[in-house]
Amino acid sequence: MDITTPRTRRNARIRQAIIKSAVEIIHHEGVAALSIRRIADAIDYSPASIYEYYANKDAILAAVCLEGYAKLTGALQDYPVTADLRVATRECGVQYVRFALTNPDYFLLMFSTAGMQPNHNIEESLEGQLLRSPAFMVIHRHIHALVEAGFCVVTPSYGVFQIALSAWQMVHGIAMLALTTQRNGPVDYTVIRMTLDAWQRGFAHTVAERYPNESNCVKE
Amino acid sequence: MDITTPRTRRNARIRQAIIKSAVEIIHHEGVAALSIRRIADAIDYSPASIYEYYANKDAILAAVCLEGYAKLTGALQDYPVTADLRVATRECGVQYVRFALTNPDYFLLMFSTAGMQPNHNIEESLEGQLLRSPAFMVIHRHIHALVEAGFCVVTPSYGVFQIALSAWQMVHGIAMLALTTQRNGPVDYTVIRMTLDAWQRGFAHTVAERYPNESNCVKE
DNA sequence: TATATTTACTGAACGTTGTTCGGTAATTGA
DNA sequence: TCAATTACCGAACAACGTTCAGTAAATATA
Repeated sequence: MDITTPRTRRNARIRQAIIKSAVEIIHHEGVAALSIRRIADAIDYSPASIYEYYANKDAILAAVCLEGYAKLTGALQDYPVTADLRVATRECGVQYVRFALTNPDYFLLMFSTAGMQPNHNIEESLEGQLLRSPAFMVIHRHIHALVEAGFCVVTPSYGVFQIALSAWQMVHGIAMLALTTQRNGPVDYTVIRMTLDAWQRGFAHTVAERYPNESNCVKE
Repeated sequence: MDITTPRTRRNARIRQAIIKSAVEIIHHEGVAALSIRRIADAIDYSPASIYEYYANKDAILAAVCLEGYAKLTGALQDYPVTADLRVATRECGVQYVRFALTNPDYFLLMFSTAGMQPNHNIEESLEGQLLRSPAFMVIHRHIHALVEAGFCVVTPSYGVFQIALSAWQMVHGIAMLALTTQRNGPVDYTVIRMTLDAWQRGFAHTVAERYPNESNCVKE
């Protein structure tokens, strides 16, 4: 039996139209200008009808974010294969920052509100969730290749996953600060590349607890 | 002539009460629960009266953020003087993350909305603005000490300011991702310390353009 | 001290928001 | 063809930020 009945297809098309117009409103007028009535206007429906397709506004925003994660994943891979693995990894990070600066409202929506991350299964482990996140896996594969090639050194307590998470944290910090505190200033990609090179250099040797005597001097 | 007339003092006290109740509402019920009417209720005024003291809600949020920056600055310095400059710098970063995790709604308000940063003079240079930011200067002084002691190497194009900015970006990324995507997961400060140690190691040697031939292979 | 003027404060209202609900039109399955 | 389900809408609700005319209080002036 075919699940794609005419009704189902129509339903999917309208749901898609809702998300599409939401994305356009956010892109052209910012996330603050997005409202149910605005979307309803754009797709020639009444505001009440929107609730036939999405439970509430948050559900729409969550769907918009899902599209954003897919776009981000694509952007991270939008770089030609390079001989030097370190350059490829670094340029992946540059792409992350570039995506954020190209879609500021989009990016801030995805990573500002605490309530709309994909797969927020409170039970599953963080590692398991991230390893099923396509965007994170792009980073993860880069780090894995670096480790394989000997450019990164892993330890039992700090493996590929931790290094990949650290890479994400680094580029995410660059992107977020550029969009908020430093939103007016110019963005120098040369400086960003130097920063990412320095980051890589930090993982070129063993990640050990360098100062074991003072490592736990502050109680958690 | 004394500017603190009774009227002025009363005015300041009420302004302070508005901000105080706003902070409490945010802390206990989240930033979404904050409204003018809610504040007015808390301090026994009518909603309209609030506008006698603050132009609008954004002005109140900006004032709340200003307090947040001061608290953050204090938190960054809340660590005993240590013999090892590298430990001191790292623990300053740990304090940054700890502040974010202790005051999640506060921190997200300060660094999520693009519109409420202090001193957002669109004319002044980014460096000039940051060098007048007390919180950033705490980081800056740590990096300066590291450079003086020879633990960090600067170059003409990547000086103390750039390294300090990179440090901020690193801890900011850790904090933001912990508050959004990884908000459900546990936070391991040992892993964070290893990450910050690796970051420091990256700046222990000259920050040069390691791959000059491929550095500009993507057009900006 | 009595009066004029500025300030402090409020109730009521406006426009907008997300959301719900009863009722009607359209589509579907028998 | 007809009953049942679905799609859609108008109207309304509560809550929001904000404004404004009007009143009470505090201050400055005489």
